[in-house]
Amino acid sequence: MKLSTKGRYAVMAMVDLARHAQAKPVSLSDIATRQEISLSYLEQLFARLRRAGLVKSVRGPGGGYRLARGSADTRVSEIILAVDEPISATRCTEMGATGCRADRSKCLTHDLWEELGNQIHLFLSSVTLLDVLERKLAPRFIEAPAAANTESSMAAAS
Amino acid sequence: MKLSTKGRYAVMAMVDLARHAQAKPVSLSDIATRQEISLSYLEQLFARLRRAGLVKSVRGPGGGYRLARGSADTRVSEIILAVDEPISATRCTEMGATGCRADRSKCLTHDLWEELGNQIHLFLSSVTLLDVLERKLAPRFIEAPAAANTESSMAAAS
DNA sequence: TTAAATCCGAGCGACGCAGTTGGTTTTTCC
DNA sequence: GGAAAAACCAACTGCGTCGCTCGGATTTAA
Repeated sequence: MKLSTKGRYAVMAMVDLARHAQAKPVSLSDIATRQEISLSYLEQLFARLRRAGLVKSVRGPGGGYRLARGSADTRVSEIILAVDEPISATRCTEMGATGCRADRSKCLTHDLWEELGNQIHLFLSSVTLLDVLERKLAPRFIEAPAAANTESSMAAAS
Repeated sequence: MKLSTKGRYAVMAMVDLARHAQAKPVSLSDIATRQEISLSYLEQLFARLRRAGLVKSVRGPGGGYRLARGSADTRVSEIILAVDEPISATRCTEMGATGCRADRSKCLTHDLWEELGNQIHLFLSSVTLLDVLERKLAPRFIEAPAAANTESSMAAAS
């Protein structure tokens, strides 16, 4: 899960689209002026969003874009995954884990990045466009009472 | 909280340092060969880590680096914050929030990114170098029973 | 037929990343 | 004292991505 401003732009645009969704589709030039994003850049983002099945397009004058599903069924994680490059997997991260697990000393941090990716995905896929619109950013994750992690507790872990 | 491979390299090196910590300091060339990272690149990373007070250096032959604090007192979040550029705050994100809150329609996603940053920081600051070494990646975050977030629940939120 | 819109591809300037080069300083050991 | 091992330091480079522009083409409502 890559986190760049590119994904942010896409989410901003999609939230704008969800907000102004009515009978008529929403044109990119409207979104561009409202969100202050370059129109051509938006076109590129929406090309990816369309290919990912998140939006549907209506061509011709009066046309524009519509959410393919409802705003309550479109998750932020999907948007970011759609527009971001799948990251180059520079060393061992994210790939099949095999070929990295072999030499454990070299890749002690593998589990860490994997778990971090899980956390991010978990959070972003728990938020829908509707949630953002209605500002329901659920504090859905609760910190367990384990305050000091200097030692002790939770020793065995598979 | 930026997430690049740069931060990953730094954490890999720091974990390696913590793992091989003994009476003598650990030289960067040792870490470089073990982790397959360019020596000069490591030097640049450790220059930042030293400035951030995470490691201490010993010059001269037989010298190298030591953790400034213990491995149980060095958090992954600190390492990443030390080496990564503070990101250019391209539009509204991360800066003082003022000047963005003004026009709410433009920055509906502000809260989202802020909360995401919180989640990431919370996770990474809950993991110490010792945790990584001992593979205690505490599942410290528990998903609340809120399964379907299509609607309902948790309406009022300030 | 005009014009509004989506579509498409090529290219561009800037910036950070990962690494290289070529040093200098400090310090240990012979 | 000299050699060598290490940390230090600065500049530069190749590369990829980002955000964006330009110049179109296709579709379609009015």
